[in-house]
Amino acid sequence: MKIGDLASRAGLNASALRYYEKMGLLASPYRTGGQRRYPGDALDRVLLIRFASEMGFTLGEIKLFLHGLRDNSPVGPRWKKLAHRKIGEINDSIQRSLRLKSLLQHLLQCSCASLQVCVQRLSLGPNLRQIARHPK
Amino acid sequence: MKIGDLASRAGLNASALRYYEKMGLLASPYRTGGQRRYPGDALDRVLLIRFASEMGFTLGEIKLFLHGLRDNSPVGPRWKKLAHRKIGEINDSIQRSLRLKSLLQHLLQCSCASLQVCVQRLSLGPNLRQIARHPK
DNA sequence: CTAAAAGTTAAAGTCAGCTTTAAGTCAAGC
DNA sequence: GCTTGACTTAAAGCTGACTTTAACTTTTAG
Repeated sequence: MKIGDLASRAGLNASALRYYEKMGLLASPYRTGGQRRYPGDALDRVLLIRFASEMGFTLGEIKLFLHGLRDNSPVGPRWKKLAHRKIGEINDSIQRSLRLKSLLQHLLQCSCASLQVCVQRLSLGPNLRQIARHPK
Repeated sequence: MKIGDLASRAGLNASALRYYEKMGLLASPYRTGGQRRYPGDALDRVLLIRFASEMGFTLGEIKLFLHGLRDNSPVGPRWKKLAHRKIGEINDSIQRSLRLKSLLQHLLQCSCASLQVCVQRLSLGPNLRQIARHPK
């Protein structure tokens, strides 16, 4: 399979595949006249990378858990640990989002004389501080 | 107030304040010997910017709704429109996070022979596609 | 008066995850 | 055999919100 084929099957640009290779997520494949020729199972690997990436893992994390992963190894403890951590991060993110949302909804309904006053009031409460603790 | 004082009171670096000024979010203040001297109410303005930034607005959006905002104007329709849009984005983000979370939880529990197999199965379902539609 | 602390500027650097560009090489169809 | 499209590389560019650096000036404390 040429890089363009693999890319279109995986739903990525060829440049992304080269980037993954450079970053150590994808092995350097056999080459014909300098051009990459991928075996059929490369698609699985790329889809797995894409999947993990869409799950919110960074490429660094993906590299970490792909390293040492053999073709038919079961979902291992290394992976589970990462998954647990990521679930925690997702929960935090959801909590922050919910706080932001309720603050915005308050601002839409409130009867403060001005945005300045309204925000000042909120700032005195615990809300800003709670949000500020997880800046992003 | 010198820039360092304002910065420490607002919980930012001085460089961030200069950056806000360059980006048009903060007016260029009176200067003594080339150095910025801020009036007391500059703190309110900066806190408002910081607040909005923590609410998930980009500096571009904040500039948009600060422009035309007078000191004691009420929370206006321009602001409300932005807030509604942002609430929608937050909802989308929460939905995606919840999907990611349940997928991760499935992976932790499932009895697929390998990560490859498990992910392949999931990929055939609607989940990956739903996530993929909102990449990031 | 002097030394250190804090201020000034423009420009470059940072992070991630790629994409784009430039200049060139290879492969496939006619 | 020639054109065209796909491929190759290294390096630069992109986004956003800043920070850092370098070289310099001003203010402040002792």
